[in-house]
Amino acid sequence: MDIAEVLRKNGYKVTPQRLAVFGTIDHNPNHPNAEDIYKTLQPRYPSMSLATVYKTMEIFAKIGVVQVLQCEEDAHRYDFNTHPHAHIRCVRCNRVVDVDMDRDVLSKLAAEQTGFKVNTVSISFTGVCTECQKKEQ
Amino acid sequence: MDIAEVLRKNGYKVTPQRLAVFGTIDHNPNHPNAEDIYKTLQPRYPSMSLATVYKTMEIFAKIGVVQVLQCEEDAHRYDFNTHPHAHIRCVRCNRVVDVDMDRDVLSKLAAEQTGFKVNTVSISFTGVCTECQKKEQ
DNA sequence: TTTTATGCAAACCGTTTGCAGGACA
DNA sequence: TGTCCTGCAAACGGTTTGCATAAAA
Repeated sequence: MDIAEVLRKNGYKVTPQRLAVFGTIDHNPNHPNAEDIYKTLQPRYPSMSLATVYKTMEIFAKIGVVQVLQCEEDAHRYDFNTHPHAHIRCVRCNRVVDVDMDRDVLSKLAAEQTGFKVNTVSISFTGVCTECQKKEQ
Repeated sequence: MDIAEVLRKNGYKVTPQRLAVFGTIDHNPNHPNAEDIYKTLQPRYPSMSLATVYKTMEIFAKIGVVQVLQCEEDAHRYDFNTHPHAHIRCVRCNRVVDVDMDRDVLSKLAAEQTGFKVNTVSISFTGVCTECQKKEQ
C-alpha cells in the first residue's frame, strides 16, 4: 500500500511529516504511543511537534491505516496491523504483543445476551512475557 | 458483605464518606465513574470532595470491593460486580451493560500463542443498545 | 494521643485546540 | 493562489498529590 496515494485518495495532503510518521509505524511490532513516535523522529526531524504526531495519527486512524489500542494503561498505542486481533501487555516491561483471536463468536454471544447491535470488540490481556518470566527465576 | 468490616480487616478506617461512596456503588448496575459518584453524593454530602471519591475508589479496588473498567472512553468506571465478566457500552447513550463470558478459554489461547503468563483479561464491546436501536428506526 | 482521612488547591499527564505562518497542489 | 498543514503555546479533562485541618481508633 502506498501511503501517499491513500492520503491523496482521502483528500489529505502528502507532507514530509506524514510520510515520516508512517515510516515509524509501518510494520513496527512495538505498538508505539504518540510519545514513542515523537522521540523516534526527533533526531531526524527536530522541528516536528507532538501535536503533529497526534493530528497525523487521528487521520491515519480515520482512513484505516492504523488501529488505536487501549492496553490497560494511560497512553494510547498505535498498531499498523488493522486486521482485528487482540493484544497482551507485559506488566513488567510493557511490551505489547499481538494475539490472533476469533472475535465473531464473542460478538455473537454479547449480542444474544444484551440485544445490542455490536460495533467493536476489544480484547486485551496483561501478563508476564517469556523474557521477564526468565529474569524472575 | 459488611463494608465496614472489610475496611477494618484491611487496616483502613471506617468513615462516613467511605460508607456513603460504597452506598452509591453497591448493586448499582450503572457502572458509574468518579464524577457520577461525586454528583450523586453532592446533595446529601455537599462537603465531600472529588479527591475523596478517587482515594476511596483506589482503596475499594485494592481490597477487591470494586472492579475498575476501561470501556473505550476517557473516564474509568467502577463495577461492584467483581466477578470476572465483560462489558458492552452503547455508543449512543453510553449505558454500560454486563456480559457473562468464559474468559479461561481466551486466556489459555493467549498463553499458548505468546508464552505469556496471563494475569488479567479485559473484554469490552461497543454497540447500540436495544432502546437506542428503537429510537433510530 | 496517635494515626489516618478529608478537603482544598495546585500539579500532572496525555491529548486537543486556536491560531499565525508556512507548505502543498 | 487557495487551501490545507505545521508548530507553538495554551487549554482541557480525568486523575493524583501535598498539606493543613479534622476525625477515627
